This record gives sequence, structure tokens and C-alpha cells, in this order.
Amino acid sequence: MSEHTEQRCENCIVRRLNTLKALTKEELKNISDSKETKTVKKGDPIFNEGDRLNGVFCVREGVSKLSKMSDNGKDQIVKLAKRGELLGQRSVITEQSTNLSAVALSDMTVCYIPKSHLKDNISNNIKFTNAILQQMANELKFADDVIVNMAQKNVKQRIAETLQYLEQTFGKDEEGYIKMILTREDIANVVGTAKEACIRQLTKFKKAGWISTDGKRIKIVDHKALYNTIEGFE
Amino acid sequence: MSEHTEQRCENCIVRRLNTLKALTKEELKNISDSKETKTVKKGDPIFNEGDRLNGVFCVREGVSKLSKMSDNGKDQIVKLAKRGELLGQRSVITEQSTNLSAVALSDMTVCYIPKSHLKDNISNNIKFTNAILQQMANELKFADDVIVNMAQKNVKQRIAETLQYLEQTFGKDEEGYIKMILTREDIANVVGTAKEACIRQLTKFKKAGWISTDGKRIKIVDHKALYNTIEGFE
DNA sequence: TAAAAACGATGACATTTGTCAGTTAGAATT
DNA sequence: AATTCTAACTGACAAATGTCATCGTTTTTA
Repeated sequence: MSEHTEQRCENCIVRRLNTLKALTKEELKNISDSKETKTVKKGDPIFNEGDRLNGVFCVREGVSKLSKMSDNGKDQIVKLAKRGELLGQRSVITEQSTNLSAVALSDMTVCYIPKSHLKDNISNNIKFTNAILQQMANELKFADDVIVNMAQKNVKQRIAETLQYLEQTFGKDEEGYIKMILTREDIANVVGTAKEACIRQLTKFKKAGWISTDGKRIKIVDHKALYNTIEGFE
Repeated sequence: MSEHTEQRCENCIVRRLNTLKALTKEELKNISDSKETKTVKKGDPIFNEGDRLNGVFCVREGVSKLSKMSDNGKDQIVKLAKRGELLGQRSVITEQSTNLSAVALSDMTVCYIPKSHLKDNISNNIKFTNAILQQMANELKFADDVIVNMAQKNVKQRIAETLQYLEQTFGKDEEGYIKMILTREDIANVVGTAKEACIRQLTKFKKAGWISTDGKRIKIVDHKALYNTIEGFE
């Protein structure tokens, strides 16, 4: 029974991390009645580029990559979504099919919330709409930074930045390794480069003593050196 | 006197192009009372990265570049804003200083609307807030595309895409030249490459007969060839 | 547990792109 | 008309990056 109450949105700690926090307990109860909790296995898709989404996915546990296929057939990872993030929010707002694919990078638990209930709130609940507005404004600002980095920084700088981002966002384990474990190819797909170039650069960082690795796991040893590289002081 | 009525927001045709169209005539009258029309000379700044904006700028005439300085000292153009676009909207929403600089690329007329009046509407007018939401959702989608292009396409493809974008967005004159005239350096700053690489690529396109130029002016001759390049069919 | 698949790593090489240096053409200023 | 300034353009070369091919290791699957 306790398990059951945990699965109610109004009791779910995760909602405090996203725009749902702007809803009242009553509104959340309403939403919770129609939501559906799903588990997604590592490697499985949550939705695909071009899908029409009839709701949003609230990430309860695990991490998903949001990516977009480029014309030349490479998968560009645009975002990593973790606990608390809502996937598909934009598609629900604009009523357009989604421009991104979502694939689980670890086993996940997500709550699917049909859009009907959300649309009511978007149309009538100014507090909720404002929360989304704030979030989107911040996302846009962040997107500008990504564009500038992609356009102006070289692969070495972007890989250094990605490592820093991963550590800041997902933390490190007892041994100091970044908790988020990506394949070299996924790192390359975040950075926007070839797998080989990514591996080579990681090897260079390793030889310089800036990072150390154990299989896929990566530990940042010299934060300062990485930072200087990112900023272009060299 | 006719000039005076044209300068009232509620009579201004430009507002139909942006989120202000969600406001009623009454609300617009209110805003118009506090707005200020300014002319900006080609090359002059409208605002600078880091400025705290106390309002938004509605572009009545002319084009402005929105750019951000990268760590290595290069100016990355993130957007070209023309008639009807609102500059600084995001900063007003989040109450943060702006992350972009705006510089006039041609002589401009802009209306400055202090934020006090807008904030009222953002906080209370659900129709207006929704209009902004829709627009931002679309901007985010567009930003994803830009990120993917920057990350996955090469300079040749990005230049071809930029030429196509300029023609589509700003149209062409009687002779077929793209109406928007940018320096080669500005094109390079949109694409995210060095001025020299940009010039060389334009020369190649010229020699291949895909474009022709006259001074700064550029005319697309072979749209199909450019398109194939953008998509990576070569 | 054995076989298959996925991944990390590295070499070799072509291509792309950045940087520096300098020349030419056109516009703006005196 | 002469001068100055800016921007377009080009060459040469180094550095960065992409591509292909291969090999050993780890992980997954049968």
C-alpha cells in the first residue's frame, strides 16, 4: 500500500524537480488518476523522431538520451534527461510531432501523463504556464551556448567540456569516477565528432594525466587543466 | 497626424507578426502609451551581451544580428532578426541579463517597450502567455536543428544551407540577388568558420556555377545543386 | 559455456579547416 | 584627385578531423 501512495503524483518527490511543481495538490491528483508508470530497459526507445506524442514522460529513475538523426546518418545527442525531467513537453504544447528520439541509457522508470489533463492546465492555469515559460526561456539560453560551442570550439575543447558537464550533472562514485557511463560512441555523438577522434582525444587526456579510465568509466583527475582547455587557455 | 496614428501599437501592422498579436486593442493602447520609437544606424548596437534589459525591442524596419562572443574571441551570430521580431523577450521573462548582443545590419526602426507593461500581461493574460509559449517551443525546435547542423555538417554544407536560408528568409531582388547583404565575415560568423574558409567555399560554388556574385551580393543560380550539398548527396 | 556482437583502441592516410601573410579592389574621407 | 580604410580574395602551410581497416577485449546472447 505504501508503494501505491508513492506512485501518486501528489506524493512523488520527483515532481518537485520540474514544472509540475506549479500545480496544486488537487490538480496533481487529477493528473495522477490518468498517469501510467512504465519501466524501460536500457537501450529501448521511449519514443522516436517523428512520433506524435499524446502525453509527456516524467523521468522517475534512470537516464535517457534525446537525439536527432542528421542528414548524413549520424545520431546527434542533443540532451541527456535524468530524474525529474519531462520528455515531450514541447510536442504537447505545439501539437506537432516530436523532432527528437528518446532512448534509455540505463534501465528507467517513467510516468506517462496523457496530454488531455495537461492541456487543461496549460490553457487555464497561469501559474503552470508561467513555470513552463521560465523553463523554456532557460533552455533557449542554454541552447545558444551549445550552438556557440559547437560552432567555435574544437573537438578537444568540446570533449573536455562534455566530461566536465557529465561530472557536474551526474556526480561521481566513491572512487571518483563519473557516475554516468556512456560508450565512447555516445560521447562522440554528444560532442559531434567521430568515435575514433573521441577515443584518441581521451587517450591524450589520459597520457597528460588529466583523466584516468577503467573500461568505460572515466575519472577526472586534473579539473584545472580540463577547465583551461575548455576556455582556450593553452 | 497620420504619421502619429501609425506609430500607435494598436494600429501597427508589425505587431501581427509577433506575440503581441495575442493582446487586445485595449491592452495594446496601454503598451503604446509607454513605448518609444528609435532609429538605429547600420553598425550601431541595440544592446550588448550582459546588459540588463528593462524592456523589449520590436523591429519595425531593418535587420539586426544577434550574436554571442565565444571564449576564443570570435563573434558567433545566432540569429538574424527582421521586421516583426521581438528582441530581449527572454531576458524580460527570466529577469536575467541578456546573453546576446544585438547590432543593426542595416538602418533600423525599433520600438522600445518597457517591461512593466509586459510583465502585467505575462503574469495575468493567459492568451498572451500561451502565444509566447508557442513561439518559444518553436524556437527550441529550431535550435535543435541548428545544433545538429553545427555538429554534424561540414563548412561546405553549412554555407550552402546559410545561402538557402538567406534567400528564403529575405527574398531576392529583381535581378535574383539575395536581398540580405552580409559581409563575408558575417556569413562566416553565422556558419561558424573562418572568413577565409568562407570566401574560398563561395569561390568554389561560383566556379561550379551554383552561385554568382557581384561585390557583396550573391545570387543562387543552381538551387538543386546547393540542396544536394546540404543534404549530403554528392 | 561457447559463439556472436559490440566496443575500445590504434595505425595510416586523405581531406578539411585554421592561421598567417600579403595583394587587390572598392568605398569613404580628406 | 589623393589618401586611407575596409573588405574581398589568394597562396602556403600546419593542424585538426574524418575515414577505412584491423585487432584485441569485453559484453551479450544463444
